[in-house]
Amino acid sequence: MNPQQRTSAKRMADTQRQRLEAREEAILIAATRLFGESGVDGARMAEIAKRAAVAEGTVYLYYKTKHDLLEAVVDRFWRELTTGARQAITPSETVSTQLRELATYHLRSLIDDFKIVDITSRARQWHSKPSRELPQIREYVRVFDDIMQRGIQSGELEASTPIWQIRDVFYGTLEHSARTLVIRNQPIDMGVIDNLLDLFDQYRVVSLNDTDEQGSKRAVLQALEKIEQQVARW
Amino acid sequence: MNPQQRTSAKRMADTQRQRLEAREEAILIAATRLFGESGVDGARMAEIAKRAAVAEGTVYLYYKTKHDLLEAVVDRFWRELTTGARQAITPSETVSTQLRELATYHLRSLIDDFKIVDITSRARQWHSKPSRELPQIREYVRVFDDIMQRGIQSGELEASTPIWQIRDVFYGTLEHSARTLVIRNQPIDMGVIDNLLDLFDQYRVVSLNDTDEQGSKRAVLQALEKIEQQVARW
Amino acid sequence: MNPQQRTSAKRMADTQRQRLEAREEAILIAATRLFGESGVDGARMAEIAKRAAVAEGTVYLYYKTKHDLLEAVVDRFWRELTTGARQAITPSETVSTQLRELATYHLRSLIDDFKIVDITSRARQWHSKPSRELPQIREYVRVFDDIMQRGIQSGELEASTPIWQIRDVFYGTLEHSARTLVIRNQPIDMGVIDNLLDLFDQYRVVSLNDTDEQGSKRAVLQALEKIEQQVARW
Amino acid sequence: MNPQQRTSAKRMADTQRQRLEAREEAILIAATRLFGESGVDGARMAEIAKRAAVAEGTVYLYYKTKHDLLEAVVDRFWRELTTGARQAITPSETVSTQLRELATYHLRSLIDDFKIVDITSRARQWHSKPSRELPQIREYVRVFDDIMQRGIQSGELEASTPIWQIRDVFYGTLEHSARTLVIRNQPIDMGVIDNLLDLFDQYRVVSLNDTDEQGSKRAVLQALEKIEQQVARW
DNA sequence: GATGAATGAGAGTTCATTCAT
DNA sequence: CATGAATGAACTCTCATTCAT
Repeated sequence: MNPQQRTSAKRMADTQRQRLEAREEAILIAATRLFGESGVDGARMAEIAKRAAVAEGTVYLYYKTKHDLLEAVVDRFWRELTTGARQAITPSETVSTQLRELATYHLRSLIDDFKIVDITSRARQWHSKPSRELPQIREYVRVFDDIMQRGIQSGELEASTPIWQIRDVFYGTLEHSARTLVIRNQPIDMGVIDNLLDLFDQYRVVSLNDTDEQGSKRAVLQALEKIEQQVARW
Repeated sequence: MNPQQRTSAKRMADTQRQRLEAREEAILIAATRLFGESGVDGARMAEIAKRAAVAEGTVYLYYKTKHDLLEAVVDRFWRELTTGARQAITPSETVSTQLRELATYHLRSLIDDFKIVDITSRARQWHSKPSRELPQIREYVRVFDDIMQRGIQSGELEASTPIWQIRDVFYGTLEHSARTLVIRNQPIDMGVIDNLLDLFDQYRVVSLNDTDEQGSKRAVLQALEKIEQQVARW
Repeated sequence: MNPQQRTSAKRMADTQRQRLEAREEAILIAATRLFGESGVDGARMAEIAKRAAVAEGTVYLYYKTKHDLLEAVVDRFWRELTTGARQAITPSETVSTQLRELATYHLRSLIDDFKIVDITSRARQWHSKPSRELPQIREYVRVFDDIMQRGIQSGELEASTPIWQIRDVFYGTLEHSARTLVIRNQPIDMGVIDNLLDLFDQYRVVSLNDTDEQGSKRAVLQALEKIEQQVARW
Repeated sequence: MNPQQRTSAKRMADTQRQRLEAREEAILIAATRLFGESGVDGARMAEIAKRAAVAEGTVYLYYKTKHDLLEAVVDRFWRELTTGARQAITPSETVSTQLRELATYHLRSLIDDFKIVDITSRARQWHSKPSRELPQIREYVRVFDDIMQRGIQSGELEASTPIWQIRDVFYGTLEHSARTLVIRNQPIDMGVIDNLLDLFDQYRVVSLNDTDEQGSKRAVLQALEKIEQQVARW
């Protein structure tokens, strides 16, 4: 076999592999959509195959069972969410800004695909087996943790900030808000994020040196004004 | 027909009705448990009937379809949650205390039956129909809204408090925390509630007249101390 | 409830049970036929149900899986074969006569349903599990053993007769003959049985007192004649 | 084209053909084993291909369908059995010895591969078609017939010996014994063969000239002794 | 009203066979 | 010739729902 042929063969192998990956992707996308639309049990394998433009049996070449497919769908979703989140934040910015970026990205993603959250909990439990934590989700919440820890290290946040409790507030609020918005068929509302971030201000260390000097001063003044008012009632 | 007979007939009718209600209750309880254990699709009507100690066909005398049964289960759950919540709070107490009572009750209930939340979202959607808001849940969140509004009216809370946004924070955080605790098989953690309520302090109007005077003073002093520290860095 | 009603209810219960047994019987018969016609794997549950005039799901009320049904078919076949065999033989007759009766019955049964033998070996092995002896067949071969043992006890057969080896000859020959006859689509041939029983004559004790005196004498004379011929060649 | 090239081409063609035959052989062997292990329907073409170290599609280059492969397997088995049987017997020996040789060979082969018998009957019937006699088996039983006919021609056996009925006894007994031994997981038992051949003694012509003179005399004496005993009971 | 046997549409999955490479 | 990914018909089994008793 001469180099020419080898190259040709190699290119064909690449084409082949690309075709396989494209098919796998198509199946995954079709499954994600249909799971979202009809729920896991409501989605029929035949319909997934049809949407992915493959035969029914082909799906089983890539995923041994429906449950395997479900796990792949969930895995892919959270993996892509993690990738997207890391791209959405600007590490050089303040914690506040990064959290706003993350919150915006998260809320927008959930509104687009909020059913995946229900599906995720379906994937955690299959046939009465005990629930278990999914590693992809652990990876995803780490995006939040990283922002917070960088904030503590840079002195932007108080060292005593209870990260993992705030994390529940952060994700819990966004999920709940997303669900509310979707159910009411309302557009994304940044007010939710503003409000959420305001709550976190108390953990912020006010500093003249940070880039948000004006904000810090304003916060101090607001706090003083509030105290004045309250003391006035004494 | 003499009075004696009528009374007898009436008593029998009452007994009869009670039997019917007892049966309906048994079916509902059995369904709630099994839906929680196996999921809605995983739960078989035959098993529900068996646990309720009735025949399979009997279930259909009370609920026309499995979906009807599901709706009844969800309805009952949130109705009882509402009743329980109203009993759990003490309207004469401060907002803070009431929220703590509600949060504790809510978290405990979710940990016991957190799967009902997933089931609820399953009930919202049946056969690709669009999601819709369930009236029982509207009723339940009103418990929170009422506490907040009473707080505003009593001057305990600032009038500008964005109730419905805080509501998302409140329920969202508790739901998320409950899920985390259940998945990790951990016991209930009051720290979650402490942290959550701390976040809401900023909406609190400090007053010498309320029953939590000491707390108010302490809050003011803490705030001042914090400001001092930060000003010291200038 | 008065006796009249109880009787009525009891009779209804009996009717009900009879209907159930009739259905079970119908399914078993349909399965036996179709297994015979198409083989175990070739037979579709839908077709069995159709022939038994029940719905597909009904079959599964009586037999949990296709394998269960197969076992029931095999069990029934050998059970009925045993019953029929015991009825076919006349214990008061000579061993020779009883064996002839049994052989005739066996050969006739096998020709009618000889495929059940193949099916039986299919039932012995399911999904690569090791073969095992079926108790019903053990019971069936006991019919032969009993005849032989009674023959030994009555002095009709020599005590040293190797029963279990002859048993293999007896059943093996009949099975093989049945298969040959069926494959060639030939009618039952009693010559097979005559020849088989002749082979067993050597185990017979000749007695003046038994009912087959003439036969005994003839056997002796035949043996002597044969010896004469052979000695004549010396 | 010069001779050199032709030779080379021819040698390559031979190598090529050998490769093809080796492949065909490998497929056949793999199929035989798997059919034996899992049954015809239980054996998957993919597994056969895997064991034969060829691709799935390759099998279909040699055998158009699974049924074709089955027929080839059965054909090969009986052909090789016939070859082996003819090699196992010593035509110059007495009928008795030759039958012992054949019986031993047959029993041993069946114990090794007794499932092929079931498979054979599966091959006879495909999709409800009527059974038919396989020519390879006809060829195989001819080994027995030949021994017997040579025995008659040499005067060793009585001319009236009903060969085809004895044949059923011979093969039927051995098959049945083999199955019994395999099911009970017992080793080969020569007693089965001894007993079987004893039965055939009655067809033997006693001769002073054959190599088994002592045995003949003994047989006559035994027969006389037996007659004496029986006559003594008169 | 209560029962539970019966129903049958429909699900997930398998695998002999095909065919583009 | 050889490959193995792709096919899709056909299978067994499930279970919400019905209905005769």
